[in-house]
Amino acid sequence: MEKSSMVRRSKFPLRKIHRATLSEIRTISLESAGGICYKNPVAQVILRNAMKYKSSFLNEASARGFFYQSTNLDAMDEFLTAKGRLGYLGFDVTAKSLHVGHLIPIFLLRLFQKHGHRPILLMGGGTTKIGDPSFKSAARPILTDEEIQENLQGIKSCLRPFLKFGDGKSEAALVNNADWLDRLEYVPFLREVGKYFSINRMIGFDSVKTKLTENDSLSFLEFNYMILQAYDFYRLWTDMGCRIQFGGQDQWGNIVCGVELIRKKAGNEVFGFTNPLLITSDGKKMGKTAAGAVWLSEDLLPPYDFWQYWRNVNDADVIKLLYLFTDIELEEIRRMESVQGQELNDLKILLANEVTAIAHGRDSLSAIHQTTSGIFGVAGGDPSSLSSIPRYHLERSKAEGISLVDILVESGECGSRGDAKRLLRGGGVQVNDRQADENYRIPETVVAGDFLKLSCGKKRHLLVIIE
RNA sequence: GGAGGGGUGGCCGAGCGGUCAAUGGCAGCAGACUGUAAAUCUGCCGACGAAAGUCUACGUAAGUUCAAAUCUUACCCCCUCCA
Repeated sequence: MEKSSMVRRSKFPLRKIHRATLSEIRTISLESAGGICYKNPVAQVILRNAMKYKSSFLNEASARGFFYQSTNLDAMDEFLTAKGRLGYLGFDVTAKSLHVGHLIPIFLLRLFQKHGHRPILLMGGGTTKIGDPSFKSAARPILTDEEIQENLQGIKSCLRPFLKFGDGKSEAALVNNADWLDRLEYVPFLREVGKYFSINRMIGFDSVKTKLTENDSLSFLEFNYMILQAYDFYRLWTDMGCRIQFGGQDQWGNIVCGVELIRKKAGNEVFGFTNPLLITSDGKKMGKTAAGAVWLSEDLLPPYDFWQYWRNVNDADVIKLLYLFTDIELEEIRRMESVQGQELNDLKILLANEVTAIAHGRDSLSAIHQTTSGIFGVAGGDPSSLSSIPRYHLERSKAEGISLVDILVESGECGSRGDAKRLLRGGGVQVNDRQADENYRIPETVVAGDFLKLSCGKKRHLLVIIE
């Protein structure tokens, strides 16, 4: 099945699809998305080499793997040959930080800016009150205004390292759709905008269809999300002259709605551009780990852990991620593609360094490197270099006779005493790189100022400081 | 409003009076092997307890029973069909 779709694709070049006129817009199924962009080497080549555009932005965006599908590609390409174009991307404000899953569109906008265009970041202060139902199995919880405000601030600060904000021609702008959505009046809105939407068409969108066929409920509230997102595009076009909307491939239906609304209502052509969803080579959504999402905010995830996330990506993903999330030149990455086996570790370090430098500043790297070599380098490395791992302070007087179980629980490394005991019994705990058991007691010889390196498995570490 | 189906541990999904802290799968944790990768294999995977064991859990609340996730009743929520 994989194979046949591969053949079919190559006979039916992607360009054809993208060249389709608006009325012929068609979605590519979700399964084939992974195929086209990552798993299928033939398609990968098509994406990287076969596409040559007039605009430098599209050339680089597609070469790096940001391009999934678009409306009228030729016209958009032509449009982008001039500098200073506006393109927007909407964010839900359901959490107070963005995570690694948001990085594709963020880096896409970064590229947009690099090529002299102006990214607009649309905060969904209004639409978050509704919740995007696309492909989601459960309805979003409805947030209060205060929560939304708080999230909005958090997201803003997440974005700052990636883009240059300001009023210049290619400087990013930030807008909030609550500014217009909150003021909408129902009947006038229905008359001016609602009449352009066909329910027949809307229920045909994959995003809606999956909800309907899987017997999930789709409330009228959620159903309207699409219409409001389309209206956002309309507003940004009339108010600012924005003619491109970016988004993940799951946003395709919503984006097309906006493109169509503007065409029907104003007779003008605007463009939609989607990026592929980021799937790791083992088929998981990027950015989800045991501990939860890989947050961009330093408050939720220390730069050290952020770095480690990239350091530990799958072999098969390294090159792809270098293209997407670093500023390293295309040619240079192309030369790295042949690297195999253990040497990939060097590329992972390069990847981790570059992404972390962008997200947290290059200054953050030296402490991370010190800690890393302290933990993973020569055994018995100087623990004072372990500046980036969590600390647990223990008074000398209490140190006597305290069990590891207590330390593990109190420091938060383990969720319960049982959890800590299981870990110990499984041989997963080391003190100063030596396996410890349940009977371990802190040696009587320790004095204030000493420290112990407590490890849970190979990757979770805690510095116990005696005071 | 009527008829039917359903709500089980992070998720999926068995169980349908005692042998159920609840089969199985996924996810997760640890160990082995490695390269801080993947794959594979092994162990663990509610809380407390050194252990025996105790407690808390199968939508909520009452009840029947020596005994309930399993039966009864009421309520809440979800889905389907009809009006």
